[in-house]
Amino acid sequence: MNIPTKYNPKDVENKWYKYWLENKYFSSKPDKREPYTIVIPPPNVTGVLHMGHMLNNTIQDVLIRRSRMLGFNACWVPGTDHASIATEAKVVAKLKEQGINKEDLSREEFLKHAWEWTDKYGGIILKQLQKLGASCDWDRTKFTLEDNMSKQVIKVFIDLYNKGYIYKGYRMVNWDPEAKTTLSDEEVIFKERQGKLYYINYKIEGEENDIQIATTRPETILGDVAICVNPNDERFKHLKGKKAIVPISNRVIPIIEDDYVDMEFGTGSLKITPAHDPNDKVIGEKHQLEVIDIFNDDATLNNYGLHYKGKDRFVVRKEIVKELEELGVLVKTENHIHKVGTSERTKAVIEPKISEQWFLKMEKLVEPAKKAVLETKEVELIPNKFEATYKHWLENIRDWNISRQLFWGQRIPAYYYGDGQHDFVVANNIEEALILAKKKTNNQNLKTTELVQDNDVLDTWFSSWLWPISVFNGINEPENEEINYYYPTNDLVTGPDILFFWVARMLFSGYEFRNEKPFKKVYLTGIVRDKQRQKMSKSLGNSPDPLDLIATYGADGVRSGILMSAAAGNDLMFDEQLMSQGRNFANKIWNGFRLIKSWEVSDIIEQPKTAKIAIEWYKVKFQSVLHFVDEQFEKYRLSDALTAIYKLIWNDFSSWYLEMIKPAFGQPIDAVTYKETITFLEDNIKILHPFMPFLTEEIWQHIKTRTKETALIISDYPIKTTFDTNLINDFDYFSEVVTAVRNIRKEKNIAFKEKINLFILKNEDVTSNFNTVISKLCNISVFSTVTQKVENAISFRVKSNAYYIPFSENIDIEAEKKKLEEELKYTKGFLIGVQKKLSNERFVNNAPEKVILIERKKEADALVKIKTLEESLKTI
RNA sequence: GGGCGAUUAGCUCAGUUGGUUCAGAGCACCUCGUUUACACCGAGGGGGUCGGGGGUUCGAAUCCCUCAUCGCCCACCA
Repeated sequence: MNIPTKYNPKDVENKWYKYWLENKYFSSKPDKREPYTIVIPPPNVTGVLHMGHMLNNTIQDVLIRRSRMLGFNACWVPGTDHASIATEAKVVAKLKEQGINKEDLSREEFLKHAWEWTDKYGGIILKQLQKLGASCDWDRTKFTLEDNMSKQVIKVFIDLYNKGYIYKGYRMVNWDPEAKTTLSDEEVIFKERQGKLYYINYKIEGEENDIQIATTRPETILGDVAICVNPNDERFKHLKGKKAIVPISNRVIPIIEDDYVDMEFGTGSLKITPAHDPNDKVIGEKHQLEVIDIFNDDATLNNYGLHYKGKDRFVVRKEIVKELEELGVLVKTENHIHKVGTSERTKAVIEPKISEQWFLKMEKLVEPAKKAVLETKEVELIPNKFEATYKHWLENIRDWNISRQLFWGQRIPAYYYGDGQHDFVVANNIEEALILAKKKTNNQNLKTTELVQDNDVLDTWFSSWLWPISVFNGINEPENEEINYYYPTNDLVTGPDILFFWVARMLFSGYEFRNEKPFKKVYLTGIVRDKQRQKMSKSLGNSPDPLDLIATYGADGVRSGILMSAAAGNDLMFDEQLMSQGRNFANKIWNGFRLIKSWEVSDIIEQPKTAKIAIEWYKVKFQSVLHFVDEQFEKYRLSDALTAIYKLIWNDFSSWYLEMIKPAFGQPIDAVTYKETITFLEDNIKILHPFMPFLTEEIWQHIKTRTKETALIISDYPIKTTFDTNLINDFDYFSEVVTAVRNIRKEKNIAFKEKINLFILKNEDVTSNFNTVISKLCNISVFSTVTQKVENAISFRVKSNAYYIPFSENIDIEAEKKKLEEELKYTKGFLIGVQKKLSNERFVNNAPEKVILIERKKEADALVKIKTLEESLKTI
């Protein structure tokens, strides 16, 4: 047999992935079986694999592979997201490098570049997932901007518009001056920044005294339209009805009163700039103030900026402070920490801006989604600690701004006629729009050339919120076989950072368009962090390249390494050591397999007792772990499941079982034991396969005759049976004896090769099932029972039984005595503790029977042990 | 500012209804080891007043209160 001593993943992984693909094991079609479905959280089409994806997709693959083996029709739908703002930003940057400005391109020209970019880099990430072993049904790969998907998005838009859920409105929105588009509230990340609070004096018309205001944004004074004070503020009573003069622009603005103003903060008087602050806008509307927008789309100042026109807002802030200082109206400057909204994608500081946008009313959409998670629990969040956040968000949700001033995305299907701004119809295409417009205007002469489509595209999430439905074409054909079979899907695996962006919205759309949840369970993974607890990200440069890791440790090593410490919802501290642990584990299994394969099998020799008991025990042990693993999967505790399998294979199977049945060097193994051992090996790699698919399929290759129908990937998962736990307890006793003997060998420097004798003095009855195994593993020539203490022997105790190893050479009597005395002292102390408890009346009266019995047993055991120890000491 | 969660061995984390196996696992560490699958290994070992303080209870890592530290989510205080 020519099997290398080290498992070499490189040789193996490509081979098996190709084999799986060729045999279509990943593909799924509706059939009589029960489906098990996962839709992938579609990664950004031009993205590359990072550690978060690794974790996420490994979990999905484990769930899918296990379900496949359990007999479900497993379907994992892959795909990518067009990620409008992120991708568009990348394309814009790329074009800029080539000296092309987006502004100089028409929509069509820009989209041509964007598609070229997408075709070139798109889907790289999916290829990377294949390296990881992801068993997606690749024939189903979808892209959120492909025609059929877009068609469904538009259909949904029209539907919601006709239902009255979508409206166009002037609102204060989050403006990203870099991407020059609006963002939804969820795309704004508030960051704490050290800023300054500027105290500025405004002159009051016809008065000597000034009024002082405090602001963090002095550049916006050019857009001031009022000064506001609290009506209850005595300090400003005399200013009622007066007017103030804005420094620099010298505009005259009213002093108004509103109890919104906090008398305690700053100076107690507030300047009102409705165009650039959401609160000011509210006050402005209430008091019917004019709106002065001082910014261009890129956040440079416009005509209202006077001599600052064309300069950036942050430049102006510095310069205007200087000018105010020179004018002598800047009273003081204080440091001030405040939160600044930034763009999730471009990181630019968000500018609140009033503009006309499309909105989706959330009120009604939210209800079934709220109920499903919080009341009926038909959708479960795992871990459920996220329910509280979910609830809070839903209860405070505002209408969703769904329009984006971008090209890369589904263009809003609104067609304007008339003045091209106010009157519009919403339709699938321009032809349908024309029909509607004719009807609406009563003008049969209207032509398509007179219709102008809205320039905005839809928020990316407005397409991905349909994902679990649209990948099965469920919007276009709501009754098709696929959607009816696969929907609702089973598990969704994703990060908590997109709980609102995506998960909640899929619930909205699921109930709205299918009247049914999109998935049953949501497994929220943690965030992958480095050892300094920083989030791993490309921008920080602290993320290793997953493909490098796979090359170094093998896909199986990386998969199991990353899962080893990944409890649901808990952040994961990435440590490359885990990867090497995974690789070592693969190698351990490999060598166990090598050992078994190296044996010559004999039909003639009889099965030794040691092997017989080892087999009985391992069957039970395996079952107990199988049950445990099942329970862990039910609770989505994948890392506990994997750890249990790890320990089973490494400790129980390799260190104990194989050692117990191993024939003497050069000797053959009996056929019965061999056959059982192969079965155990098969079962081991079956339960391991979802975690380490490549290695296990490779080993399977060597122990099974392979046909298309008998690949490990589609084999049956081991079946649970009842089992006798007594044998496990017996084993624990046995292993304690073995460990004790090994200990003594080590202490006394007795080489393993040197045979020894072992005598047991029984104080309580224990199993003798494992006696032959003890002899084998401890290299014992005589193992028998005695009725009294053995002289000239080293002793140890397991439970209350004493064991003796006669030692021909000089025994260190003093050391032996000391050891016994220490053990005695400890046991006596233990006894006192137990007796104290038992003599406490309140304990005896209150504690349950079971607990008292346990304590009594402890007492009895300790008494016997003390007696044994004392006798040994007497005769020493 | 509001809410949620965490704090257990050097590190990463389990610990379900308070009571057996409750003080655990893996890794790391230390000692020994060329026994014949594997040094990506084997055998053995040390290591924690369960964040601090208080309380409830016969009994608390577990329940309650409080303080501290950290993390996350949400929120328009200029």
